[in-house]
Amino acid sequence: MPPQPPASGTSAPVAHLRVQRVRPAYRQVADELRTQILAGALPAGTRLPNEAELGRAFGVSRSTAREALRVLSSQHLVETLRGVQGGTFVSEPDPARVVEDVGSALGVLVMTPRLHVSDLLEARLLLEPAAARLAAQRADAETVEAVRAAAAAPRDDRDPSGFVGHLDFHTTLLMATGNLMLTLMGQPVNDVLRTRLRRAGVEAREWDKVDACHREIAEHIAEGRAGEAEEAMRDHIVELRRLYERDGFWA
Amino acid sequence: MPPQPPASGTSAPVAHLRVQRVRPAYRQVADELRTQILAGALPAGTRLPNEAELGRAFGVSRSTAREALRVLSSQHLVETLRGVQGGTFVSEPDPARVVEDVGSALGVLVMTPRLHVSDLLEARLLLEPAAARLAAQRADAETVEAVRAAAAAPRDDRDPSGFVGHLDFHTTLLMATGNLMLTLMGQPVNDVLRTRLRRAGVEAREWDKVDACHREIAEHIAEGRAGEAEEAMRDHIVELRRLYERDGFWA
DNA sequence: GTGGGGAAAACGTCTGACGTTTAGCGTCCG
DNA sequence: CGGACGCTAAACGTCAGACGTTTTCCCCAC
Repeated sequence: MPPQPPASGTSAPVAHLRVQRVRPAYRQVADELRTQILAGALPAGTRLPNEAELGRAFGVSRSTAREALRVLSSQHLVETLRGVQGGTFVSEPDPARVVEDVGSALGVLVMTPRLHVSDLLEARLLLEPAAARLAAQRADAETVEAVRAAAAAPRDDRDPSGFVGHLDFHTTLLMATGNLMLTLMGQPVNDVLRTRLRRAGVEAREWDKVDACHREIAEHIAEGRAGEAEEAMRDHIVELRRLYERDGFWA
Repeated sequence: MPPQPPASGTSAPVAHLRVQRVRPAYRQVADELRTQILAGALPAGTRLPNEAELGRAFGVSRSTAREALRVLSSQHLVETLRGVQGGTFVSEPDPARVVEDVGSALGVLVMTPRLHVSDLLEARLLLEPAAARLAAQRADAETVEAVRAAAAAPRDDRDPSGFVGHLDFHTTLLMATGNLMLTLMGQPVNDVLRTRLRRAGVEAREWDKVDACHREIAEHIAEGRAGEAEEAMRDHIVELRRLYERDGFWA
């Protein structure tokens, strides 16, 4: 909310209701298109009319139509290509994009007093052990191999997620549950935590310990030992929390 | 991704990498401003220069600056007001906005084969019992009263979340944990589920049962019986899952 | 057959103008 | 003296038209 006007003279009755008298045209157009996309009337891949035609269709100018498209495109509902055969297309839903957006939003919230890093750590403590259990119960051979690979992958000190195809262990584990929702909830948290921990003074010896934990958990999962996997992951997260609390909190 | 051009003649090598040669100016401006906002250089409430000046500052026209602002505003990073004393202001981070956005994104994903309603139900089964436990451990008198009120609130058949101040029981419970992150993860799931269940044929007798569960859980929380609260919530969610599986899945 | 050079379609950007909203202030009348 | 009315100015909202840029496709020359 924008800054309240400095409480000028007259007592504002209850709450400064700042209603928007009329929604701007670009907003109306964007809302209408969004509704149609969400309702499935415009399936992914559909090519919208070009900007000039779109404007005519809604009775607005091309500039206004363009602003509406910018809104939708920044919400990843459409994307725009240039050149002949270019145009605006309805996007395929993309979980990775959602993870990114949520992570970004969390990054903003975590700077406020409303959301504390300890809240993220608590959520993680709730999520990841359960994920480890599910992964142990469900992972097929290929998934097990991916988890093992992630646990064994060499750690790059400077740039996390450096090599192509090298995913973070925790990310891999969330995906190994086969439940995309768990990834969607857990991954943004991990991303924020990793960002905050970056270049906190953590010694190599401690990273070795972390890697050992990862390998142990991976083995539990490979052998289908759900209970042990869950317990080991809980210990691991608790240990990590200690690290974060020491170095990362107000970094 | 836009529809692949229909595999014309030549075999595309590995993956149709559609790189963006140059990022449009409006995108560069938006990215630059976003960076500054996220870095804290432009605290919430800051008033940006007017559109014309902003354009001059970046060496672009006012239209381009406007498109950049539309991008940021649709991401809830800024908001614009009209009139004298109007302008573009850096937004206060708003958890409710985040919940909305995530819910909307989930609504899209849940239409794909990647994310199934059963995944949401599983995530909920993981989250809410734990939330009930935490609430029982932590809730102060005021919070307990809110939870009781939410459990006792009359159910409006037609419009859920009808009365002002009447929040859904599950929402209230998530907030009662005192951990905003749990609300951020759980609430969008609940929103999507509620949307899908709407006007599925659920009988009044079943709703009565649901309400009874809610009251029981509320009492456990009021009395600080963490284990019982968790267990009761688990049973409740399992029961609800049966409801969803019967009526809501492909509604 | 093959390579290169238009041509065309669509987005990207600019310019300038005018409409619309809203807070604030001055004026006028009671 | 005070309050209501109405004007003004700042900023966003919208429009119209023009031109540049990117990219694909196709035709033509070699």
